[in-house]
Amino acid sequence: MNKRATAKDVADAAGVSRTTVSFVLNNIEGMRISEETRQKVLQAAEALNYHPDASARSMVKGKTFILGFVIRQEPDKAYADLLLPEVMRGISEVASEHGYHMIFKPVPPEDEKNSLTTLFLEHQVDGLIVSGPLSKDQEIVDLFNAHAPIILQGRIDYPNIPSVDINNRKAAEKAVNHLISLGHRQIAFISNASLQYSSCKDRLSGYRRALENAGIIYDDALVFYGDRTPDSGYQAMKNILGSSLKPSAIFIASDTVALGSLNTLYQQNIRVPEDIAIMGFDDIPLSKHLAPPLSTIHIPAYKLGWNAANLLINWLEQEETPQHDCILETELIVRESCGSRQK
Amino acid sequence: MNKRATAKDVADAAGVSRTTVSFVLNNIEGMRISEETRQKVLQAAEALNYHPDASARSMVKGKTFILGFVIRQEPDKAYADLLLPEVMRGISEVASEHGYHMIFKPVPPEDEKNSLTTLFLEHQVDGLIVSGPLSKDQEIVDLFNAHAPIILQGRIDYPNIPSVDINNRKAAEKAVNHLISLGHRQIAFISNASLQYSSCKDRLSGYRRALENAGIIYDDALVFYGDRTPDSGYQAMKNILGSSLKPSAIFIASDTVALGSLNTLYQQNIRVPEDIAIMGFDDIPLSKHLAPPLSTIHIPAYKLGWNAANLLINWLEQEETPQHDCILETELIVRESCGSRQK
DNA sequence: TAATGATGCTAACTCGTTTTAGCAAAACGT
DNA sequence: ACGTTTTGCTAAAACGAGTTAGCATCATTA
Repeated sequence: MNKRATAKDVADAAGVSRTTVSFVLNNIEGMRISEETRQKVLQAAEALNYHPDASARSMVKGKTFILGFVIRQEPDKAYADLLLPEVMRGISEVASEHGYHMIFKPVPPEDEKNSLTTLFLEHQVDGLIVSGPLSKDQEIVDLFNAHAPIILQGRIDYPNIPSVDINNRKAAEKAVNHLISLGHRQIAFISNASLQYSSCKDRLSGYRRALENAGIIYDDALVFYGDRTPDSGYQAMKNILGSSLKPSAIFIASDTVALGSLNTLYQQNIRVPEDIAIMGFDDIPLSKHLAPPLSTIHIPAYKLGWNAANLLINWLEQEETPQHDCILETELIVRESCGSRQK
Repeated sequence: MNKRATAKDVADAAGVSRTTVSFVLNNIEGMRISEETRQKVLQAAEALNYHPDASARSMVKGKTFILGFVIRQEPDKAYADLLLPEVMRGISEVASEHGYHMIFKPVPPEDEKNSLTTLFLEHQVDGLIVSGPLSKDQEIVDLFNAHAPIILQGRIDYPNIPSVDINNRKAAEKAVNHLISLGHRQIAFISNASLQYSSCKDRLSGYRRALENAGIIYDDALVFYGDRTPDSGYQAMKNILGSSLKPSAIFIASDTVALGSLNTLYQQNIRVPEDIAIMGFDDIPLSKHLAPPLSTIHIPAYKLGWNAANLLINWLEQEETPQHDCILETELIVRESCGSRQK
C-alpha cells in the first residue's frame, strides 16, 4: 500500500478544505455544499480510493464501533461448545447490520490479567456481551457499576445487569418431566459444567424439582459432572456404568457433553433408547443427525445472540440502560433417544 | 464510568508532564526517570485506574493491534463448519500472546460491499487471515498487490500470496487409497462444498487420482455435492441411495457433511460399516464420538490457525513478507466407519 | 573557576478525523 | 444604496496518546 489516502489528500485533489470533504462524505445535514463541489469531492475520494481511518474516527467520536463477545471459559472449552457458533452468528449479524465489528475472546474467570476490564477500559470495545458468567463474578459486577455497557448472556447473582437468557431451571424440569412421563424413575444427571456457573446450578435445580414433584427422592449419587466437552461426557458415562447404579435414563445438560456419553454407550454395546434413555439439552445443530437422533431441549441460540446484540447496540446508541431482562422460550424436542417415538 | 482517566489526569495527579507519564508507563529505554518520579507516576496511574486509550494509541502508532479473521463463506455455512472453532482457537491464542485482538467476520465471495477491502483500507485491522478462498478471488489478489498483509488459509490460483494449508489432494488420495485397500472399487464422493473453492477441487482431484492409480474408472455419476452443512450431507446421501448406483463405500470430504449422511443411513437402517463404508475428512473434534466413530483424515486445525497467526504477526512486526508457504501434514485416522478395524 | 557532561524532565509536534464557530460573497429586502 | 439574510465554504480546536528535540539543573573534569 503506497500509503492510504487521507482526507487531506482528497481535499487537495478536489481543491477544497478537509472540512468540506468531511461534510460531503458524511452527508452532514444543514451544511450547504453546492452540487458541483460535492461531485468534485466524491470523484476525488473515489479516485484515491479513500476510506476514513477507523482509529482517527474512533478517537474523535469516542466510539470504537466494536463489540466484545466474551466467553467466561477456558479457550479449549469455549471453542468446544457447539452451541457457541450459533450465538456468535446472531451477534455478528446484528453487529454487521449496524456497522459494528465483533471481537471474540474467551476470558476464563480466573484470568489474572483482568482482560475483561482491560478490554473495556482501554476502549477496545464500546460494550460487552458476556456469555456464561459465574454465579458470583465480581469483575462483571464492578464493570457494570462503573457504567460499562454490558449484556449478560446468562444469569448472575446480582440484580439489574441486563441479560438475555433462557429459564434454565424450567427447561431442565421440562426435560426431566419428559423422562418421568415415559416411566423412568431412576434418572441420572450429567451436568454441562461446574456448579460455579449459574446455568449449571439452575439446570441441576430443575432436575431436582422435577424429581421431587414426581415424588422421586433426589439422590446425590446420581449426579455427575461434565465440563462442556464431549470427552467429559465420555468419562462421566464411564463412571456411571462403572458404578453400582443402574439408571434407566440419563439427563445430560448439554448435547455437546452427551455426544461423548453416547460414544461410551456405543462402545459398550448399550442400545439407546432400548437399554437406556438419553435426554440432552441445547439442541445443537447436529443433534438431529446423531444416531440415534437426540431428544433435547431447544435453545434459541441464534436469537439469544441476536437479542443480546440488539440490546447492547441500542444501549450504545440511545445511551439508556435496558430496563428488562430478556428471557427466551425453550422447547422440548422429542426425537428418538428417549424411546418415546413409535417407530 | 465517570469518564475514563487520561494520561493528562495521571500527569496532573503525579505532578509531572504527560511526556513523563508516557515514558514511565511504556518503560522507554534511554529515558532517565528518577525512581521517585517513576513511583509517583505508577501510583497515580494505579489510583486512577488508568488504561491508555486504544484508538489514540492506534492512531499515533499506525497500528490497530487487531487481526481480521475472515471466512469466505455465507455466515450460516461459516458457522456450521465444525472445524472452524479449532482454527479460531489457534489464531486467537497466538494473537493474545502478542497483544493482538481478533475480529471475526464471514465475508461471502459475492459480497457487494467489498467488506474485505474495507476492513483493511479503513484500517480496522493490521492484517488479514482469509480462510477458504475461492480458486479465483480477485479481491484477495488486489489486496495482496496493494501490499496488504494477508495470509491465506487455503490456496488460490495466484502465486506468491503466503498461505498456510494442507495438501488437500494428497490427503484425499490417502483417504481413498484406504478404501481401495479394503477392497472397495465402487466408491462415491460427496464434496465438502462447491468446486469454486480450491480445497474442494483438490479433494476431488485426489479422489480421482487414487481411483485412476488403482485402475478404477472415474465416473462423474458417483460425484455428489455438499455445502459444508450436515443438511447437505443428509440430502446428498438420500440422492445416492435413491439412485441406481450401489457404491460399497463413500468418501465424504467433510466430517461435518458426513454427519448428515450418517443420519440418512441410520434412518434407512443401513449399517455402517457392514452395509456401506464411510470415510470422512477433517477429523472434527467429535468424529471420534460418532456412532460409529468416523474414519477420517486428520487436519491439524489448531496448528493451521496457529501458524497463520504467527506468520501474520511476524509479517506485521518485522515488516517483511513471509517467503514460504506453510504446508502441514495430514494423517489417516482409522476408526470404525470403514470396517477396517477388527472388533 | 569555567567548560563539559550527565541527569531528569517537558514543550510541542504528530497521527487523521469530526465538529464548532465564523468569514466572505452573493442574494435579497426596503 | 444600505442593511440583512442566505449560501458556500474554511480555520482551528478538539480527541488521547507517542515521540522528538531541547532545556534546566547538578555533578564532574580541566
